[in-house]
Amino acid sequence: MDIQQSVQQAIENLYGQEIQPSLVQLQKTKKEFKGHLTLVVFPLLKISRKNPEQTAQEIGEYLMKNERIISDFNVIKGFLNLTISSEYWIELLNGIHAEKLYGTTAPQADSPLVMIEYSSPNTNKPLHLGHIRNNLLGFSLSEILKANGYNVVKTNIVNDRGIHICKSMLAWKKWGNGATPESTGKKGDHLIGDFYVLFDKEYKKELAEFQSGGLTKEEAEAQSKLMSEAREMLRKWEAGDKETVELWKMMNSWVYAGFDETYKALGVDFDKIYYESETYLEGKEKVLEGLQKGVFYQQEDGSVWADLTADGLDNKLLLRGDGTSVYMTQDIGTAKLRFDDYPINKMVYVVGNEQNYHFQVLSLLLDKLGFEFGKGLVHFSYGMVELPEGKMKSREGTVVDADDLIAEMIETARETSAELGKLDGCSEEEAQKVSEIVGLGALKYFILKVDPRKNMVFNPKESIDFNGNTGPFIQYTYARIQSVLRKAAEQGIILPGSLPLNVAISEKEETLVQLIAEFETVVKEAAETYSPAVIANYIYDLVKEYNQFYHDFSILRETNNDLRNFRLVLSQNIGNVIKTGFALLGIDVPERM
RNA sequence: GGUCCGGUAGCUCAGCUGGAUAGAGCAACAGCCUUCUAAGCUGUGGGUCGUGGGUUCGAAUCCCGCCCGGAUCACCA
Repeated sequence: MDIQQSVQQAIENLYGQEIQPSLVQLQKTKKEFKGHLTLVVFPLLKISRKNPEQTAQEIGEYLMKNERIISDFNVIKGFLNLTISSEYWIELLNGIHAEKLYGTTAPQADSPLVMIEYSSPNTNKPLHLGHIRNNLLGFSLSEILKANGYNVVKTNIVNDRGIHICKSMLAWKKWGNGATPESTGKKGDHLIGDFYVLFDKEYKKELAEFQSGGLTKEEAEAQSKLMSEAREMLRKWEAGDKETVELWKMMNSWVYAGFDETYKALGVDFDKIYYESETYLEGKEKVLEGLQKGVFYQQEDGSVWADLTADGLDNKLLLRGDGTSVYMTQDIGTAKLRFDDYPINKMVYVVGNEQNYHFQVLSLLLDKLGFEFGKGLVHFSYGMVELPEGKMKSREGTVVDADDLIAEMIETARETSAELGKLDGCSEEEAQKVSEIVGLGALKYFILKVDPRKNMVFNPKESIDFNGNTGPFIQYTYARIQSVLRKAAEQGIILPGSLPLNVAISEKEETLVQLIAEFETVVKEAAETYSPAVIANYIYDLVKEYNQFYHDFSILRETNNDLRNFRLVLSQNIGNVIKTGFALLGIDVPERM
């Protein structure tokens, strides 16, 4: 039964006229007042033609008399606090307990298809903290949309071509002595990253030599031998030179093996991976097509441009004078291939907010080229991750490496757990598993609980402090609930499928049922706002509320069987909501810790 | 300079489709382990919600100006 509708109906009956649903403003009662729901009566004053207190009083009395589910009310200023009967809450819990959907809807064959692009790494260096935020957001968003009944295709566009790759290749060729991941014991992506750094180091050395010889920085750059070798390599690659392509393939395969390890550790995956080396030519074709149709224009040097001044933007280059592609061209090509492959209804790009302009332009260009989805594409834009000591800068070596961070989180989780004696009696295997779940839970939750749009500060120290609003705190609560349920089962207690309605439950317990019921709304909101943070913060609220009561519950020592069963069912469902919610965030939950 | 985003407690963040005395955590201080897991719970102190106007019965929330911070405006990706 819908309380909102009941109250509206009651008000209409009371005053003998129809009213807009927006006038019935029901919200959760604030903690410090008695009641579950509060009706804000200010909007109704015009209809009642009385002052706020009188109006609230009158509506309250009418509801008490005519609505079975309202068991009490009180009036404070213009606020009518309604207490809903215990039977209603027990009935509600029974419904949730029987359905076990927790706000989720399974996708159907004919549900809309959403494609989500996330991660999008370069193949010349390992993943870092910024990628972690990207990956976690992208994966979580996918899970949230799935839970709302969409068909989701997770995709990754790998930037596997360009001058940056050639730098690593060149350095490997010059100074690598045939090093491989096997021979060095390094992860493939780290090995390649090291060569990229080595190139940069040697390049700078070269520049410094030129500059000390009296050249300006620009002149030195123009004369760099290393850079021109790298460019030559790119030309060879584009021309399909066999040796260069073989080297490229080999080194990329090392990087992919390294990325796969990181993705696996993070618990993210993809349904379909695209490579820019396979899409950039498609984009060129599409742009030339647009040129023929007169959507774009060409300058004397042969370069192709889009005029976006009518849309309040600038002119945008799409093909260089020599006919080669730029970033935008590749994204057009990738989009084309994707829509050839899938009947996509909506495209979501999880990309940092430094590319807001790029996606604004991409949306317009795709639209001009006749892609239906162009206008409606979503750039899921997120802010930078900074460190307490300032921005991450690769030059200053302040980049937080993803693999290092993950390893550090797991290690710290293990140390803390061991210190607290939580691992006593665990096998090595169990200890490792718990450490992984907790360490990664800490990292994921810390990042996902923040509004994606905001720049955030990642404090490694704080994130591995397992107190407060953290993943481990929530996981711990879940583990305790499982422990209670285990012990109940050991005592031979079998949970009923449905609870009797006449159990005398406390106000706190009613509040918890109310919170569980709210989860459904939260899951929808998370999908609408594209924000996992909504779910994270909700779960924390729920867990905090539950924890406060946990100490008073004495669930297993309760002598009234009906009340004990109610508390067990309540706990079990809260556990399930935590598990479901964390699954939407891509976070695992331990059975014991 | 144009455009976009942000500014809430010492720190990290919620709250933003307008509603009651602005909430958590961390840090500080004071309590609670014969108890279903103390990675917990309870309490105390801590705020010109960047700023000035406007709309409204009511503004952290909506509108306008300004200040501060970030991003972007490349024949880089």
